[in-house]
Amino acid sequence: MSRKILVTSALPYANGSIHLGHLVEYIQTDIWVRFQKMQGNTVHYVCADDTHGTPIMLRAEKEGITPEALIDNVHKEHSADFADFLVDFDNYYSTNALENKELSQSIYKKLKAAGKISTKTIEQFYDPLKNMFLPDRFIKGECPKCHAKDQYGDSCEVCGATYNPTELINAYSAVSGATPIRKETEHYFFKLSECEDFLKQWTRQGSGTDKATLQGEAANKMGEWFENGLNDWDISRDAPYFGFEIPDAPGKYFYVWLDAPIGYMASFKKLCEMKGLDFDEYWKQDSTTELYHFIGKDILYFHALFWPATLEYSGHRKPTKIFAHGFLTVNGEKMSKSRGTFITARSYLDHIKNPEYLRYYYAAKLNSTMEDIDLNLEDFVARVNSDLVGKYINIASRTAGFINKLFNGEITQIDNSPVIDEMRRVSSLIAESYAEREYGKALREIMRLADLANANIADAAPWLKAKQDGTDARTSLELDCSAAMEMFRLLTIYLKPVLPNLAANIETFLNISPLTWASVHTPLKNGHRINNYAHLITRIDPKQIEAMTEANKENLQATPAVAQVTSAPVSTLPEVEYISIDDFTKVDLRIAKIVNAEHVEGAEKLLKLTLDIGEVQPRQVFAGIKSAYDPETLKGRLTVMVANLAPRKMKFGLSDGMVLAASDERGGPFILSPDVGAQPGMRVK
RNA sequence: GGUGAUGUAGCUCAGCUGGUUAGAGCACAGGAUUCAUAAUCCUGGGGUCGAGGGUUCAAGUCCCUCUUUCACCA
Repeated sequence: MSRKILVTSALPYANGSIHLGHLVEYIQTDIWVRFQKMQGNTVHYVCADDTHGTPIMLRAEKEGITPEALIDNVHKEHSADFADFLVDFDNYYSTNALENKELSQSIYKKLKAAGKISTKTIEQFYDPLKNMFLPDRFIKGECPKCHAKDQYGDSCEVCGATYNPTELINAYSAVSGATPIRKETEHYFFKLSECEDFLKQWTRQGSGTDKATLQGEAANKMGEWFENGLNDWDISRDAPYFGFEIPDAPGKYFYVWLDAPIGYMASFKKLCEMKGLDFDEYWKQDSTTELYHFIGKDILYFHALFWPATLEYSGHRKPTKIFAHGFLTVNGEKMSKSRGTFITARSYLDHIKNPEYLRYYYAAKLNSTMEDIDLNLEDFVARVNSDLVGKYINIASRTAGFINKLFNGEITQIDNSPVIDEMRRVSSLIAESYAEREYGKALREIMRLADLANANIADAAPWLKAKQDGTDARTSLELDCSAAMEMFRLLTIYLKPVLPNLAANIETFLNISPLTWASVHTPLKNGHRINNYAHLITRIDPKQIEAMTEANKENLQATPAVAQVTSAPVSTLPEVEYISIDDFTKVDLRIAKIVNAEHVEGAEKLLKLTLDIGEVQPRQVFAGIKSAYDPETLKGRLTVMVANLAPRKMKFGLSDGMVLAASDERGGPFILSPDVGAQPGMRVK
């Protein structure tokens, strides 16, 4: 029976770009959703921008636009980022939507009717110039412990001390610079203290079984909070505030964290309108559908306490489970702007292009715990290149040619391959790992299978059979390669949740309809015709990583560095003799692929290069770069050559062109590299 | 400071309720192979499992102390 499942990822705040840290969660969720859909379950995956609060309001003001315009821009940016990372929401909405306003207000009214709302007069910091109350983050001053200047109101970034804003020395408003004053105001509270019994029960529900609402570690964390006792939750903020006004409370707005999770419902409500689904079936008290929230461990508090309590006392169903994950570190450390490891989604796409590499790497690292995961950039390159290109894609790459060339692209169905049997046998094991969010475990198993496939091919040695005569060898070759295709197909099923685009390309190559999990049992049949094999993915060049981190390095000395450059006197350059554009175009510069590089016997400085610039015959060029380059490292690289230099006969042979390289007394020679995307034969102009 | 998690080969990680000489991938070394984008296959070196103490016939696995890193403290 098909399950009905509603899945959410946490709502990203509409105050900044999506970065690689955010993507851990969206990729984790998307893989799970795609997996569940492949299982034949009915799954709805919704999310939205979290758009309310003081930071949004102030930023919009700073940019001279309305908050609505700001969140609209950000929504477009976020949507594009997610789409490009193949995060396939069924609806990506905004918390600043009519549905959310109505739901927030109606839930509030129900909480009030249930007696869970109270009011209390509290004292808060107030900016007398801006005429607004200030969140702690917007109060700065001197740290009371170490006396570092300009620290935030909650903690010191220098010594790590935590304190109250009242303890700051010479506090000032980060908004206007004014000295904040203390001012009384009435706030609305959700009486969380009265929800303790319910929450204790809910957070421990099914504890230790596969029905547990929370992971074990998360439940422990809850226990800690219960020990401290639950305080009532302040859910109101005073105008001016960008958000929803509280019914019958003029000038009072819902705190952003009240309407944010309700945004899950609102996004789904919109989806229901679009698709004709039954909203209440998913949210009513006794719903039999499943509801899962993927979140970061930092917002467990909101999702495991406030949110279920809010749902409970407003007459809704509670989440089936909360899935919390850890944070991302890059190269073992917190993401850092100065190290260039604070990488935005867009920057990754600009440099690495292929989102599926990151999806694969994250999947390889993800498990069901709240442990942090590390993006080690060297490991990332090694792992993706080796696992995806070297192992997995290689299976098709090394065998498809035979089928196309020798057998007209036709497959023979394989019924008696131990390797294929093994691959089918572990299907449920892999499925279980995906379902439990043990993606690392799933991928380890899948790569084990890929190893089996390659060993199997090595054992069969089809390239030997291709050279033999006779029908026996031919038949055997056909079976070997068909088996390899079936193995490749099975691996593609298993990897599809992680690599949806690649899987779609492979479906086209194999000429089959979209794979589901059930496709495990429908092998390629006799006479099935596959298409010609074309390269499916390329390796990552470590240089792309380098370029990416360089581009993300926030140069802390940016201003002086720029000043130095601009102040460098141009007159120190030698008197130039200008050439016309026509003179320049006489030089035919081409992107060249170094297909071969080797030492030249008897030559002290030269390497012999074979360069592909898209011509029928590759060029032979001698280059004086032996002192700086090992020929092995040059092979496969792209560089730039002068293609129309008159051929010159040298002692060691004809040199048909010239490779460009830079050098002076500071070092060299350094050959040139084009940016990613350049192809052999492209003209440089 | 308190609490929760974490520390296993150069790198990234597996090691279930304690049970044979601690595993994998990558990297490295040697060999094989040339179908494949130098990819693949075989073999090998490499770890006092953060440190110390304890329980046990037996501990990476349980307990205590210390320590590393991360997070949370509303």
